[in-house]
Amino acid sequence: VVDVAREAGVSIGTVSRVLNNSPHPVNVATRERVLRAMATLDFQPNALARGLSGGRTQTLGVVVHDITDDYFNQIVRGIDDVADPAGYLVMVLSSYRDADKELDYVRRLRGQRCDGIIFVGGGLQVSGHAAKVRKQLEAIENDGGAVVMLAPNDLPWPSIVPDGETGIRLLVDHLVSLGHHRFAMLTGPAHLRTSVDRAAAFEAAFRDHGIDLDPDLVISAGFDRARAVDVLTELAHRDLSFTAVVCLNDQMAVGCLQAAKRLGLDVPTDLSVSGIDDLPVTELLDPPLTTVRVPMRELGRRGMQLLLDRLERRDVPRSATVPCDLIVRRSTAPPPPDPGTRSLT
Amino acid sequence: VVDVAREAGVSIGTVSRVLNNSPHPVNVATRERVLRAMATLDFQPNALARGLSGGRTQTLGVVVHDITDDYFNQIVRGIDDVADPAGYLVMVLSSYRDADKELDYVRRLRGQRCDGIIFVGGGLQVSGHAAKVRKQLEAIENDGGAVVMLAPNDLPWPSIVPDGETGIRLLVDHLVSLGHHRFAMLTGPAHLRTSVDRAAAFEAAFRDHGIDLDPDLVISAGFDRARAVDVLTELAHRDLSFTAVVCLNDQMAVGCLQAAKRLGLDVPTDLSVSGIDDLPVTELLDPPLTTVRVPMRELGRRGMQLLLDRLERRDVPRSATVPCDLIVRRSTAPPPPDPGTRSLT
DNA sequence: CTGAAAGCGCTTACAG
DNA sequence: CTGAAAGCGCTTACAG
Repeated sequence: VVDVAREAGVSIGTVSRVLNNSPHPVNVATRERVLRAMATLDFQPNALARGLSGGRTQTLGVVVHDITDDYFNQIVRGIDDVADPAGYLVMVLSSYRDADKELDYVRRLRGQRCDGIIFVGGGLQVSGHAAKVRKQLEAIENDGGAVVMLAPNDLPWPSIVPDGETGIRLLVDHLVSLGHHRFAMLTGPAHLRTSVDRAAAFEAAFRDHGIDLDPDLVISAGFDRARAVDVLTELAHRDLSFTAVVCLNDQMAVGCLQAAKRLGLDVPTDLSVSGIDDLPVTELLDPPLTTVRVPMRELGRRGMQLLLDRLERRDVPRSATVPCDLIVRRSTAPPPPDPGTRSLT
Repeated sequence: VVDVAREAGVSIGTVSRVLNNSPHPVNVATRERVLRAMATLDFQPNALARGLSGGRTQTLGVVVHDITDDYFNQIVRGIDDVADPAGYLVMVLSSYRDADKELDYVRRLRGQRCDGIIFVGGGLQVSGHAAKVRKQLEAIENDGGAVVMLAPNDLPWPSIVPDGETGIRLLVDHLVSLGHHRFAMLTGPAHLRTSVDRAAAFEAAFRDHGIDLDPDLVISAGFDRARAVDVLTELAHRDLSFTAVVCLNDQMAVGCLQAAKRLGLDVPTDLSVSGIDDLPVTELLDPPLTTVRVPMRELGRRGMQLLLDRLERRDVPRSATVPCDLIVRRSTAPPPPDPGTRSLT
């Protein structure tokens, strides 16, 4: 600012006032001169200094599990959709589901004096972790930062989460009405809240149809495609009594499609496969995947809007959900008339 | 620091010295006391203040085209692989190929006083744009920031770029040796350097085999999957003389696979399809895609390493490349014996 | 409407 | 080895 002040022949206070469009009155001619000086010097204010002297940093922190995962980068895209016009720069941090790393990131975000934090990760059910993260986030709020959550977890901040339950119920209705009654289920990491919640929703929905899952047919594949290939292959060789496999995310469903192909099982004729999320890739597959659609980008947009509301101290609901629809594609069909005759290659 | 200083009963200067592991000597007992005080207070230094008072910000800016594009998020992952252990926080900005937006981001990154910038985007051949970006980046370097490039463009900074040419030559050899001699080519946006370079490499490789591309069979689909579906469909109805379509990126190749399926053309029996990049999705497709592999994550790692070298004022080469291999999967095969008999559904 | 001055939370010569 | 003090580039009461 000092250069600009000299160039325009005014004090640095005045420069700062026009820079910030401050409510403090500035003579229009003076303002003009300052603006011109800023343009000639291609002046770019030091964001650190601005942030330090009481102002906002116009900076946001977003904590996710994995930026290469379409689930998360679609959410980030949605956040971007509204953060960018609002003038915020976004810092995305991937914990890769490591609790220590996640905690460390939140701590550093505190040091960065971000105006706000969008917590999309979390749900890591590691003993003591939630409490530690909570302490850091509270410290951030005490320093004037706002925090919101975009995933189910045990933290007491305003949140928007996908309403997976309704979609899962629709999916189960769909499968049962096709005639399936013996299911396998592929779950995610045991310590992940998302996996636990989705599994519970499936179990409740099945129970409503008088179906109990056989514990032997409920197996974790860690939300991972490659592991799902192995898990389904191994399971099919051991016990092929099930006619549909429900996966708690799309990645694993993709793995099941691959495994079925290798096993010589036709999807959906011999086996129905379903996922959750509706990643962009699912409609490119053969067959396209029946899944529960989580509107990721929309979730991101709404989350950022919520953060904006909090930053501007508007009242916000403690929690809200975005609806998840059932998307029926071609990976589900009635079970084969005589499942016992299916054989593997 | 003032709280820590009080708690430990020392001056703030001393606190700062142990915080920074400064070369300035500190009595080991005093250091111990300070460390303990920091722990009890859960002290997190203000990064803005540190950055402002001459220190580094431990912050990096990465400019990409689109974070939801696997090409870019794999690169970001690679950057993360080495930036994180080195203690840098990464700010990823997506221009969505908008030159003004890209320029604005670079300008704001300047304001943030990032220690370094990794420019993965760019290559936007918009009149005057390169010069403006260059001016901003020069300003950043003048303020002590380091800049590196991870994509071909007209900017004079140390760079690492994929050596697409070699891979493309291998691909053309492969196709020609299968017996193809009439090709269609799907290109990207005309103003994108990446597209222009790849097209030139193909043309050179074809020429070496005495093949000239028919300009009517060279069409832009903007690097976009959905547009590739339309473009190939339209083209096939107009002129089905070609037996192989080479796409300048994988996204468009995926679109071609979809279009071929709808047109009733079997890939690879009726038509060979190839891409470039080797996105994670390509091996999940039906058929899996023959493509030129750009080692994206490796590119990110090497780029970040290069930046680290520059930050520590080591000598670095002005430019380097990462090799790109040909990955032959099942979307390419000899042309049909009598291409004229192929018909569309 | 304009300017001079204090202060944000650190780092780093400079004295001792 | 330790501390007091200047300074980083801004913002914002406070005077005028």
